[in-house]
Amino acid sequence: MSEDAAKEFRRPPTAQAFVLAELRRAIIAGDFLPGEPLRQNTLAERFGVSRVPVREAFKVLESEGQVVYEPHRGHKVASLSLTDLLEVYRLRQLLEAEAAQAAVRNRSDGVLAAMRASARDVEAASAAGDLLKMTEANRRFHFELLAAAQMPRLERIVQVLWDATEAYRFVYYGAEHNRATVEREHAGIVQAYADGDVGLLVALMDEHREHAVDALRTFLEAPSRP
Amino acid sequence: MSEDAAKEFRRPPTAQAFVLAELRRAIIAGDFLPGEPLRQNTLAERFGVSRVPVREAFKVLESEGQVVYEPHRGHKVASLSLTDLLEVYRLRQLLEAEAAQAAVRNRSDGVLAAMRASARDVEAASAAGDLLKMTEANRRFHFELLAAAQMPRLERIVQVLWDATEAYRFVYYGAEHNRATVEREHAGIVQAYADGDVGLLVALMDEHREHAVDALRTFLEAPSRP
DNA sequence: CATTTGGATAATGTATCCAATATCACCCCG
DNA sequence: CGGGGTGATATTGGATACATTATCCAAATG
Repeated sequence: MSEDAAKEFRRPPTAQAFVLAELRRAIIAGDFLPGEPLRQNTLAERFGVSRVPVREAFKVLESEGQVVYEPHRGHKVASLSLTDLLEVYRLRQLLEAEAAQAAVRNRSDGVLAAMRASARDVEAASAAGDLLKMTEANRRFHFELLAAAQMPRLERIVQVLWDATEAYRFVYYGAEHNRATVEREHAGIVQAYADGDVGLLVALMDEHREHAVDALRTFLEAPSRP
Repeated sequence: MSEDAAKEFRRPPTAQAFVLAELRRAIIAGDFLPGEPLRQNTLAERFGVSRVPVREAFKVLESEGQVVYEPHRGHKVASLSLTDLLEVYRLRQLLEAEAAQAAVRNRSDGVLAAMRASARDVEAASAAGDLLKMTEANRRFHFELLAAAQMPRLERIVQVLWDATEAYRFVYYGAEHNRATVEREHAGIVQAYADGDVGLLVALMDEHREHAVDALRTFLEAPSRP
């Protein structure tokens, strides 16, 4: 018998986990407009569950800042102002610099290989014009490094910050020359990590982030945006 | 039908907010041992509510890292290892340095007065031997400065990190000479803020934190502790 | 004797029902 | 014509009932 197939017994995920994952995906994909109220009944029907798991998923998203909540008035999707975006990226700068140092301290070939593989996935998805896959691979790329830092709280915080702006990554990747920039910068980051050059690594990551912020700044400063 | 818990039942707008606040207080006060399972039924009875608001409060605490969760196995109180404690304080160091700089940039007399008032409250509670009030006033003191930074996400992150170690603050304050150290250091921090000396302010805050870590390190390194 | 298997028990997960609150259209009154 | 109450309705909050899953122990099996 093929034992590893049987060993990987996969239990059906709970409904709340399913709803949570779907809500995350929907928010990231922009299915809801910022500020749009999230009705428990509507979403429960849409997912084929009762309102209870929906409410519990709301609580998680609320404490992550993805949705805002007022008692007896319900939840609505949070909207990011330019100020919010700048704060998120500033915090990421601080935390990812720390993570980069720790990651270089416990540098491993496994992490390096995983980063290279994810970087290739980004390029492939970019070439194929699949922005969703590109954001996924891009996330994997960056969190390989963050996980290598072995600082679980830091990793979790950056995850939440990351998710808060995931919707804007589609915008950034929409332009071909932005995608080219991303791919080029990833290569530099991989090389700096391989060389164990912490100073360069942090500098390149800062630059990488700064390019995204600059592009999004003009987008968010455009009129008729919340 | 909980005794005094039921008395204040309707003070917060919703039961879940009440349960959440009570659970926070109980965890901080050490009513539960680390790793102890939190039974929904037990707590629902204790607070005089049904299991629904209890579960929603669990979801919030879970995403803050105060409790850990496994599907169909329930929630239990998270326990901090020494490594965890060091990570929390390292992250606070990074984030609070950033907050101090921003707070000095928008320095205001109102914040200064509030910090002085909270510092006095700390001293009064310390003199009275009321450790609970002392931790409350201490928290106010530090978050006056953090709020002045006008970075809501940073403030929220530090709040979560702060809460994760609140239980140990009782331990630290247990020794009289630690309390004296805290009061002295608060005075220095206030002065540095009043002078607008960012470098000194950050240095003093680092030192303040480091003293707590040193004291707790020996406590956590003692055998027979998780 | 170690292992496992079956079921009893207790806990969690979900659905449904009821209560409390906000929203809003409408009417009354100034 | 405008402002403020007032009830109908929709939505959220909470309680209860039911379903699913884990845990534990005892008996059967080798």
